[in-house]
Amino acid sequence: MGTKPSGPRGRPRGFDADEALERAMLVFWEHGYEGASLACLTGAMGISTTSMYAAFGNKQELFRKALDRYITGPSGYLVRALREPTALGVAGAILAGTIRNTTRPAHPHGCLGVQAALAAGDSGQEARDLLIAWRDDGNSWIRERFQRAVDEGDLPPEADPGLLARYIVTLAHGIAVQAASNVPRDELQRLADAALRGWPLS
Amino acid sequence: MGTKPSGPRGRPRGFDADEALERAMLVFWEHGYEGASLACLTGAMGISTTSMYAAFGNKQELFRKALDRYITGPSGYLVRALREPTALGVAGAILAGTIRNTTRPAHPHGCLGVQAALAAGDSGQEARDLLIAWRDDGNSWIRERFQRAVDEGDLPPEADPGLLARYIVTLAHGIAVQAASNVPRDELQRLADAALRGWPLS
DNA sequence: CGAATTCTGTAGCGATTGATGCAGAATGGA
DNA sequence: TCCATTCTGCATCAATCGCTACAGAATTCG
Repeated sequence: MGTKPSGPRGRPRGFDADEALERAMLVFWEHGYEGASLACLTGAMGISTTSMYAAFGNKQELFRKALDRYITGPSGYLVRALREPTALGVAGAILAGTIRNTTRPAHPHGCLGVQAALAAGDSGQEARDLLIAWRDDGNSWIRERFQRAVDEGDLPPEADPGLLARYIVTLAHGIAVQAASNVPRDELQRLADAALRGWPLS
Repeated sequence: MGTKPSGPRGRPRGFDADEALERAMLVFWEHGYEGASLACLTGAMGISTTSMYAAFGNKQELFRKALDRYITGPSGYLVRALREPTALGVAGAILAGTIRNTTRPAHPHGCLGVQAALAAGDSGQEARDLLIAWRDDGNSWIRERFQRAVDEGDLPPEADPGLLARYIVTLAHGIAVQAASNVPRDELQRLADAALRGWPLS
């Protein structure tokens, strides 16, 4: 008595929602939440405003979904980096991933999570708070990973996981700003290597 | 035969241009270039749009002048820090100044130079380029100061002034992002202290 | 005084903002 | 076939955007 696999009723979509969301993400990445107008977004997505509202709700929800896509896509290196076996490996992978992600030739420079809504007007406050929460999550995950490293003896017992996490996050966000200023990738990688030379901050 | 000290002709201004510019700077600082609407700006400045245009030109020129005021005012710690006697003193003063400036209780959190136009739409590209140029200037000044330190023997001859400058600038910009995320001042200061513990990056 | 000059307030400009109403087109189910 | 459902394109909405025209108010100069 299985339910019949009835297909979706009504007229089917004339576009690929996944690809449209990818394009929207890139626009938000490059121009920020408020800097990305509906006309700019729908133009890049290749659909009309009506289709966008039908498929994604409104601009804020579109941004939310674009951010989700960014987190699991271009920024997916973060959770992967947390699975590195050592704290130093985690730190190095985070910085290397940040540099790769923020200086991709075919992508906007910088990090969507940093530059899409650092400061905003009234309409962008929700997006700004969303990004603040995500950045805070990132710091917490790294801190907890470093705490585990202390518990496991990978980091010395006197190491401060919160301090080390804040150090890595600060470097990553700083790197994102440098990348948005068009600082070349190799210079950033040299910086990251040097910044981890004294790990774990004596 | 001195020229007569003729006062300004015409109706005098009904407001203090300096204080109005200060208010505008704070609005740009908090909301960014595009996020600061004319209504928001003139409201905070306490003048009408007509008076703003008569006194400052247009929104872009107002931003330029507000940025000048920011550079010599709240961000004046930078050039002062460059006059510290040692490279380590310079680095510490820059980070401490950044932390103080980006976490002032009565001011917007973060750094205007970082968050006012990291990403922008069409109308904000000029402001974005202006800030990129200023951030690049800051890096150059610090690099030259560290080069001098190498020449004077304050830094070891094998030290890389460009790398050290990029390290400090990256930390400062990262700190600005943390401050915009409401990370408390004392945590940032502990981070700065730790980040300079291995100076000059072994 | 009158003339010239400069600033202020109101009112409004054209353009763009995010968001919708509506009719028609395209599908599945009965 | 006919209906219900869903998507699309066109036109448009009210609000806000940055900006300005215009007339009057306030000053200096002659």
